[in-house]
Amino acid sequence: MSTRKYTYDYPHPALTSDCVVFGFDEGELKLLLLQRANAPAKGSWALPGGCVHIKETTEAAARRVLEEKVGVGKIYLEQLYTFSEIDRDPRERVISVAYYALVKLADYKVKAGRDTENAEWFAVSQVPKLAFDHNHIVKVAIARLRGKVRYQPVGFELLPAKFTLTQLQHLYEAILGVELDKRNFRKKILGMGLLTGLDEKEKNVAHKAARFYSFDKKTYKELSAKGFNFEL
Amino acid sequence: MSTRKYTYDYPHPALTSDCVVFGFDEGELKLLLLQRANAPAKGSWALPGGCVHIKETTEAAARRVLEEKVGVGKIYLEQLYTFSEIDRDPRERVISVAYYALVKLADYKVKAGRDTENAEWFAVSQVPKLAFDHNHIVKVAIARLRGKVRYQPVGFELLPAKFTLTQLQHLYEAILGVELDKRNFRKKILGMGLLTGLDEKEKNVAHKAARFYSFDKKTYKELSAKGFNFEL
DNA sequence: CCAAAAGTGTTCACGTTACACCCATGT
DNA sequence: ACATGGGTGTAACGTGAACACTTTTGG
Repeated sequence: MSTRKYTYDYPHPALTSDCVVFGFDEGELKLLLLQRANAPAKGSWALPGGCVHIKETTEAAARRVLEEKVGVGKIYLEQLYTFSEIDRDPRERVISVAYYALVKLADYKVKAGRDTENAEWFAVSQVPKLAFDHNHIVKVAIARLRGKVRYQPVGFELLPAKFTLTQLQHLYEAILGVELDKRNFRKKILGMGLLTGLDEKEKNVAHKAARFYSFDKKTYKELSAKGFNFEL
Repeated sequence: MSTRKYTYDYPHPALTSDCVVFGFDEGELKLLLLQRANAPAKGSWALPGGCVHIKETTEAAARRVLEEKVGVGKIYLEQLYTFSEIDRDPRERVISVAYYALVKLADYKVKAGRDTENAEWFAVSQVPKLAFDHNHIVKVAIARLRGKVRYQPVGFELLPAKFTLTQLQHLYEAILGVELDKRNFRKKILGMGLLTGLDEKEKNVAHKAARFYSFDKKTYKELSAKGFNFEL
């Protein structure tokens, strides 16, 4: 046990980190689920998660879990919320500090599921019944992502380094659940000056090849230091 | 100890709830601090907080702490962030699920400090050096409140049930740290149709008496169910 | 009558929205 | 040649910003 001193000598709840891992593929927002190999809820789908070690921050635990179970490292990760309902885990009192991650799905498509647990990407509209309170966590994560994406340039974390404006627009449409006007979208996003047009185009498409762009993170940091606010 | 079964048989970090309690008074945004009566950091100012009991959610713990130490009940409370840096408490590993509270300061002014600990309201611009990582928590809370106040009608939680438009404007100015135009502010806030003008005015003021208004929560809920979004 | 804050409209600039056609490429 | 998505500009509209004077009240 940990050393118990001073005022904190009473039973502590267990602590875990669970992750909602978002990806974007085929015009759909997806998230990564694992099929549980052990009791409880053996066989049902659940969020990747694991216990927080005694010498580890909750974020470090989340990153470790993602590397161990999913094989993704160095990704965008942000704390979502801490879930502490008494009966959220049937075994004992377990509090979960949930994170959400944004991954460039194309990069990780192959690696997922390397562990003993079965891994699969589900469209957010087709998430099955999950173990514990994980459906609730997913709901909170989606709501958060919806809010975030409108005033922070996090969408780019879900796309490859080089992307077309149509891909970007579809991403926003999938997350926000609305249709956007092509010309207005381009005007606005290009007007911010955060995208660098590349001298490279799509290949092997049965229509006019679209230009690739990349997100200019450096410029964004400079601008936001000067009070610039990304929006929609 | 709690029953340890299945996979979670390892030392658990201790868990506390800390609260950043905001109030508004004399045109300033304030927060409530307690002077610690015990080691560690005895004598220094800190956020109200305490341990999460084994049969209690973190939010329930926060509410309990606020009632016990500050004597405030039934207030606006929202989870802020979970702080889990390894060395944030010198005693042992303690993870804190922080909340922020908004109180109608006028109602609680007298009660604060009823416990053995010394309690005081500090203007956010004059917060002293606090115990543990509490200065950091306060920073995060202020940033969150700034963001929240612009697109959710939480400002009303800081004002009495009846308030003048000037009070409301000063509140926004204090939180956002900007000056607002009186006419534009009134136009916008009244245009939302969320304020009910009362047949009551200020008394004993050495100038034209201002009309009181109240926030119409019911209408707000109806409108936001229909897709209305409060903004600025 | 003076000081102090309440209350009230209009104009102008800018940003948002709505909208349709031609172009490049692979089959 | 045709199907598919890429790429582009303008006009109407509405929202946000700037701005000054009269009114009420207590001292």
